[in-house]
Amino acid sequence: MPRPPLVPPTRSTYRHGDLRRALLDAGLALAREGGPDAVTLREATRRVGVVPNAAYRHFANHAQWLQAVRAEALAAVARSMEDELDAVPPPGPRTKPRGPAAIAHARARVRAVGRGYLRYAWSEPGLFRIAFLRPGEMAAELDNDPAKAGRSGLNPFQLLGAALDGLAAAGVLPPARRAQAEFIAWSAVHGLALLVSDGPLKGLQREQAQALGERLIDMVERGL
Amino acid sequence: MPRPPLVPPTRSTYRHGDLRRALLDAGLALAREGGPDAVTLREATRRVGVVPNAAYRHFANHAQWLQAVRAEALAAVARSMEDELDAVPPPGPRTKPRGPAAIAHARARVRAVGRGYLRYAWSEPGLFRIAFLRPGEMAAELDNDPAKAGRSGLNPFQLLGAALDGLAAAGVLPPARRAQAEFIAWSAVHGLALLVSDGPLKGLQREQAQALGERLIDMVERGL
DNA sequence: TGTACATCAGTGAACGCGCGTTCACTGATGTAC
DNA sequence: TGTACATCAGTGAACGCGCGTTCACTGATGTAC
Repeated sequence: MPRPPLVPPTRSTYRHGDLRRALLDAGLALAREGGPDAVTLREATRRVGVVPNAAYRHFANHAQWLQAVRAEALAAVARSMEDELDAVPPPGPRTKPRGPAAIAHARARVRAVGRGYLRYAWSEPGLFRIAFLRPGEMAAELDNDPAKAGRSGLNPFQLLGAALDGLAAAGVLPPARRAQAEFIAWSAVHGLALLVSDGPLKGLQREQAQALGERLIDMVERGL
Repeated sequence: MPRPPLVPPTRSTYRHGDLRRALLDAGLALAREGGPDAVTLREATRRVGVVPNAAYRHFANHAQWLQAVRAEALAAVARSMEDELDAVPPPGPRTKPRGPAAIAHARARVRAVGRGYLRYAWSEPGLFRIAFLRPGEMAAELDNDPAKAGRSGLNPFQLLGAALDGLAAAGVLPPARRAQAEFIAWSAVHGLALLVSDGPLKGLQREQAQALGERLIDMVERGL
């Protein structure tokens, strides 16, 4: 495939300005378009209009750059989840902590978390895949790196945990079942995210996929 | 990393004998050891002790070879599921079609299917990953290619479908919920398979992973 | 049963590609006096 | 306010690597007579 005619490196200044930022953006764009394999330093520098080795002023090597790109993708997942959480109407001021309204609210938050995750996976499959790349380089998904967090300062895994805590606080999720519940819930939603975004269910209509998503979330809620 | 000292191509005959088969085996070995990225034609021919282009007598190109390797990996998944199915005690000869024993049996079969899938994903993560490779090349997971099937002639997806049919026949799964149920169940199990085999839960002890697996399958059964 | 010949599986050499990465450099920027 | 100089971001050229793939070849096998 012939390389598309690139915009020539239109840059009046010798210095770039913010090459680091530009390389991260280029990395995200590459992931969006072609998934993890497309995220190469050479193509990123090409797009930014800079010589390949210029990247080494800002990143020690390819792996470190990739890591930074992944962190941003992960933060975007978190933001998508937060968007859904924000759409959940807050509980009334006098809601009893374990009353039906509190329970409904906690449930709605868990659903929102799952929905936000799925929404991101389907609207940005390439970025989603790079966010959850194979773990040779992944090490800890669960650390506290702020680069992986959304507006709330929590990363996707922590957002799920918080939602489940809410369910436990409302008395719906008995403590014995609370333990490790994030792994169970995460698994279910993650699987569907992959099958539809990048797997055998790729062809599915958006609507059908969403319906499947709601059914799956139902199952998680009921089954947890 | 220096290439390990390969066994020199010990081959007395000029012809190889069954190069096609040997290349498939080498591909499977490469996937087992290094996952999808490690599955290269050059390394496979190197291992088999043959010149790189010899492969082109048996496969049109890299993609076609990879496809064949994937089909075999998929068949191995199916066999793992069948192994678990075989371990389910058959129902007594006079079991009523919708009686409690039939229900228990149908349930056990669904569980076995999930367990076999998880077992394979954890014992052979590299092969599992290549079996469910990204779908640019994947096209139809759900086709009837016998190369993807196990002893029963069914591929993993079809095995799951059959188990769910059994659940429906026993009257546990109402028809409205039977539709698309394979996607829901598959998602849940697939997600856990990935998270534990190759994802952030990789570090988990085998025992803990199995316990999670059982909990997840519980959830699916209850939630479907 | 023996020989001529067609078939075809594997060889040998080479190609072009894109990648990550290193080296010595040069031009722009900002700071000290 | 002006100049000398250190800093450092980007340049230019090149490296070695492993990959898939092509080409013309040669040696072994099996079939027709």
